[in-house]
Amino acid sequence: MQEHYDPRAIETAAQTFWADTRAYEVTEDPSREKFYCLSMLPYPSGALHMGHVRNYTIGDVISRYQRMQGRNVLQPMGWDAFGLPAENAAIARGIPPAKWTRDNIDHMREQLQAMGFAIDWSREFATCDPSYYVHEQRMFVRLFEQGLVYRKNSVVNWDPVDQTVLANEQVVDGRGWRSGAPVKKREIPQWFLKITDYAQELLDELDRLQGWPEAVKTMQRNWIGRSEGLEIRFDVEGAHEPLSVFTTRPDTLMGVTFVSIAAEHPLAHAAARNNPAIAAFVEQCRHGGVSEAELETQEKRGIDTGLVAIHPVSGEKLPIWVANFVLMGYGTGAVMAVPAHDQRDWEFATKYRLPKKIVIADADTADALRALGERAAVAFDPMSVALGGIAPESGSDRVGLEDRLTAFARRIEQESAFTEHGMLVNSQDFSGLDFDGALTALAEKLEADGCGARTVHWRLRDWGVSRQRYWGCPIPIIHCDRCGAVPVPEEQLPVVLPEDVAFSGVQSPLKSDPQWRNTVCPECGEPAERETDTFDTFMESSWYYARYTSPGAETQVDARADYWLPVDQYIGGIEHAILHLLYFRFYHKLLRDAGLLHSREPATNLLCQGMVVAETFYRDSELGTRDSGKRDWINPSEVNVQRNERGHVIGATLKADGLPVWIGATEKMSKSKNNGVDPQTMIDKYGADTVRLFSMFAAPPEQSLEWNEAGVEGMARFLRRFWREVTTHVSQPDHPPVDPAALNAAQKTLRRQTHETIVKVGDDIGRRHAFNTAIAALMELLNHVSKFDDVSEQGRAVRHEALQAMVLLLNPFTPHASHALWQALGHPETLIEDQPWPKAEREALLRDRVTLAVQVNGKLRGTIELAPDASREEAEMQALSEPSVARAIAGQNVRKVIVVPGKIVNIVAGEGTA
RNA sequence: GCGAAAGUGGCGGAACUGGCAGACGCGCUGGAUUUAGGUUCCAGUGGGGCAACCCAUGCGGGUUCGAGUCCCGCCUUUCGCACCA
Repeated sequence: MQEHYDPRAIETAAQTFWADTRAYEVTEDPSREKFYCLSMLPYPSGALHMGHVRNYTIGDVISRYQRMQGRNVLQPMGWDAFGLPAENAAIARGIPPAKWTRDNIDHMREQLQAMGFAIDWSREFATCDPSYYVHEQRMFVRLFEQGLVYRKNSVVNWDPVDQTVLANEQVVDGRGWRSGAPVKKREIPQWFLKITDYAQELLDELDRLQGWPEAVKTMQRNWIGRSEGLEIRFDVEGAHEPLSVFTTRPDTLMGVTFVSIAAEHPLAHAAARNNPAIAAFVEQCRHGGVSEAELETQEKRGIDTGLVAIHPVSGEKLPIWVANFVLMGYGTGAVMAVPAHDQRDWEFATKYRLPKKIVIADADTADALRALGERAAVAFDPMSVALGGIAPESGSDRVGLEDRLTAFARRIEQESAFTEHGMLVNSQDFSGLDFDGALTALAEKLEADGCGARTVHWRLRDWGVSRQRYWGCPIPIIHCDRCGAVPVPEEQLPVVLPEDVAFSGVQSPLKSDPQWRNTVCPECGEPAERETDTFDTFMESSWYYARYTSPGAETQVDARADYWLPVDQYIGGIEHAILHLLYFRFYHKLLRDAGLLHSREPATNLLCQGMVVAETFYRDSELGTRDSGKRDWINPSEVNVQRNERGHVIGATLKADGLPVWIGATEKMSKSKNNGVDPQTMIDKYGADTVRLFSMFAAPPEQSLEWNEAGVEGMARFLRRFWREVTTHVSQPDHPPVDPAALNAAQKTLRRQTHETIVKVGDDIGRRHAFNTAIAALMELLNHVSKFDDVSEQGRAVRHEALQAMVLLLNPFTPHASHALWQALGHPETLIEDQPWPKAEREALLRDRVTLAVQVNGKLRGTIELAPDASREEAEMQALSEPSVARAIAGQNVRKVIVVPGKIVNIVAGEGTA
């Protein structure tokens, strides 16, 4: 074998072997347990980035580990090929999006292969293949026929200069990213999928997803946002239609002092018609983008419409305000405002000097009212602290009680709303009730009066799938003047996206291509037009996992899907915690309800990996004409970092000129900060195994990973040492098998360390996904092996056992090196995943002595060594006789001794006795 | 604004169920080997005192024999917010 570790040669050899033997192509085999390991498919942006490397290495480690457990492992790969960047690239370089995308795919496939991932490439596809998206179009047509698809107006970002719809990403500080023009909201008709029909199931099944991170499930629960409450109708003076609001706090109903509506609400439009000020305000609300973050962070503003709503219980007249923070897309587009008990209403009311009416008392106020007697709680009006006519039951502390009431009222008037549940006050017949009592009583009254009902409300909105873009899957609809929107008949699918187009970026080539657009209505045969919008790319990424199981199937998936699904391990970025993962779960249920699948959920275990970050370096732009704070970002590879004699970083210089550069924050790798590290450069320099090893070692998978080239060197060093250790070992004469009875103490120790490592690495990979500590354990074992210089027969036997275990345990991380070293250890060239995972022997794990820490009053004072089966009394006695312990307790009484077997002895000493 | 996470040596991180804080790696210091080396090997490395010991896991409280870990309150950073993928 090679004496020196030469990654290039061994990686090429291993990859050739895998390709020649089609090592990772799999088929369904009901006699074997399957394992479907899936990483989120990449967007083909041009080249692999470190986020991909990390994601796919995690998947590959798990796949290879599971295969070594004897499972039938499927690890597929494909391309999320539609999307906005292809259009941007097309504009910038004049290449059609399809060509740009396919060239990128070819390049990135090679890069993935160079990383040595155990992928079944026979199942590969790109989502821009008509043979893929035809099934998506068929599904859409089916859903249309089932009534799960509908069309309605919704708001988009409109660039008035470029005359185009902008994605939220393309709106920067309220302006179009290319034109720089202020963005406006615009309503256009769009297609929606009724995901809300599945809201309850999507919520309920989260409880069953034991293998998903709690954080993701919590975020999904909050996103779905089930809330129970009342829908309450307020009559509007002079209007035919009542104004509907939803509230989860019906107990505060008697504290409503006005009603807020969204600027897009029909009543707002009505009010704007005869009032220029309102019209101007509504028009102003159209400025800016549509993202929720933008809407929620803008300054709260409003205007009185002059319209009047009638309180359904008290009959009071309430002003109706247009408020820019009420969202038309959420609920009814109107909310009842209770400034005393809702913080946002409180702020709005304070700003516009609208009244606050206290109707909920905190515990202290409720106590004070009870002390003042039954009637006080009912009649108490905290705003005026009107206690006139109420005689206190015990007169002496009346003033004190009144002070407490006043303090509560003042707090709400001046500081903030009281938003907790409490006792109802100042609420007519409902005073004195608690939240639940008020909910029941009000629901009954409003239902009886026909102006309200209990209802369940969802935060989740239906999925808008229309995009006004070219590079996407065409929505299979034909618009006919007579028949309306008609789905494209099954036999005419797919509606193929023309790929050979000139793309300017201003208008979709679909709109400007009459030949493609014009067709005939499938129902009446008259001339009609195709829908020119395309699908949201989440449509493609919501079901790709199922297609991998059924390559070439005539239908969307076939019977093979039930063998492989659900996915056993899904891996991807935490940024997908809500949207993608919710659509993914939803689509699975659509496939199930179409009878194509028979499982409830698409994936049983989910791992969300953190992002890859790196240091940033910069210089201030000299001669900058505008902002003096402008920075030129410098790639980490062009910089030398200086340290002092203690290893502290004291500065950095540019390699090119030796002059200083500034050190910025450690941030996510990005083009804008120029801190990206190219995986290809790393592979060329160190080899794929080293890159894989570092990306698994530097941080646990869920955390962010800081790319640091010195750390990569460390991994290369480890592999070189390991290589050398095996090389040296195999150059020695043959040895007999390990004879446990014949081992000396040092041999026993190394053997124990080997078997402890087997236990730890298996647990770390299989159960904990703590790849970093698995690798650390293997490094420790290598340190033990290199210190073990026993060349006797049993010494060589024990070393062989250690090295052989290491080759197998390292295989998921460094499959190329393990492939070569397995042969070096005397095995023929085989697929190492067909070797069984090493098993720890119980007897090899036994210890002669165990170490216990001894504390006095919780502070470490020494350690003691004991037989593993020593009694509590022995441990206590030995601890007390330890000199450092005796010193620490001198002059004090031992009051208590706590012994935790195998771990610790804590002596509680002090004055007094036990 | 709302929702979800994370804060431990000079750095990345370890400590899994409340039980010896800092495994492993990087960096740094000293030494050895080598014609040379951005090679390899050996030793040391949280801070203070340089001894006994004291201090230390974002900040402030609390529970406990014992807290990085549990509870309460703050601060900072990151992710998501429905047209980026």
